[in-house]
Amino acid sequence: MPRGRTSYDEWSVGQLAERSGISVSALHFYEREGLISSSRNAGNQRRFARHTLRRLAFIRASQRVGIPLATIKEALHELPEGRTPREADWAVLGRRWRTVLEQQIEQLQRMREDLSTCIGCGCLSFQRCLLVNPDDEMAKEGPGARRLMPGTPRPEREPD
Amino acid sequence: MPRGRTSYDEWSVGQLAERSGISVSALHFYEREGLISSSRNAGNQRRFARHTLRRLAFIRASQRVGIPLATIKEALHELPEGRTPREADWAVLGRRWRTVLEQQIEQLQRMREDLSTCIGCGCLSFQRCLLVNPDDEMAKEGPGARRLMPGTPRPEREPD
DNA sequence: CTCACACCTCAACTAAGGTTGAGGTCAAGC
DNA sequence: GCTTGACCTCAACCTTAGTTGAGGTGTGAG
Repeated sequence: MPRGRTSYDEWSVGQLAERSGISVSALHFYEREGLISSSRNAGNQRRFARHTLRRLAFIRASQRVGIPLATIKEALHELPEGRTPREADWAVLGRRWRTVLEQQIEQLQRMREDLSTCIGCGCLSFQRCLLVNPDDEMAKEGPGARRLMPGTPRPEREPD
Repeated sequence: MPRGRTSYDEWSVGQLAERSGISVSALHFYEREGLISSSRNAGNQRRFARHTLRRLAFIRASQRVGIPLATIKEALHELPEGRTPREADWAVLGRRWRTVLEQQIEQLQRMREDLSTCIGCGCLSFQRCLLVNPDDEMAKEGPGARRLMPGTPRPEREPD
């Protein structure tokens, strides 16, 4: 039983949930987070424009690529404000995700190599293992490993 | 200034943090979670066996592969209890992670393909997009896609 | 008119992987 | 003998991506 007050171009949150397969609570959440928007009818109920479905498709697809919502939001805010986005607008974002995906693939492939010469052989060396010690600060200050992780500036004396 | 009470084989949590680059709070956390263990000295301070460093190397390397701590913990519990693990013991686990990595790479490569024919071209179609609609329930009961996500039961019409 | 169901808001809870802070102990150095 | 620094515990907080529940409103059908 459609609640009847919705037209071809205005969907209730329940209808949008039904059509997108995304839960009502997630749609509320996406609106709160600024990924989608809605107007309200006389009874304060949300009414979504039909093109919202396309945004949701983009959100879901992006999440599957591993993009965090905050980044998806930024990308969506690059879409034109005044008009409904065209295929070309979406394609720009799609190419960006493709680049991200390719970098991820390359990183995993490098890790697969590292794994072969690291845990794979059982050595698990702090000096040599690229997985454990990506920076490879090996042998800089006498014997013993220094750091496991990249980007940590100093031994972080933990002022505990 | 090493606090002096530690021997070659027994490290304080601070020394372990220093050598591994893992924060003291994370080491506490790993111990609480059962990934590493320690004994205590007379003053109730933790003393870690030297081989703990190797477990930490394994933990860090596994995390970089994307394995959750709970799974890493299970793997660590498969190591022999009585003796210090040998290279061969670690290698067994390493081969398992390699399989995981390869599956991840394959999945990302599939997604890259899907992206090319989906957002990449700008269509973002709920009917055709494998990223948006991985199950592809397309054309089962008349025109239109059914669901965005897997596992949700009812079909729906798709006027976009 | 009443029922039921869709909708509303707001707060609290979930999971993972920790971090931060309060309050207290222990041992070394001056 | 006091201070300092490393250590201890426990509880609360952080982020991400939402879910769950309480309590209240709206609306179409019978």
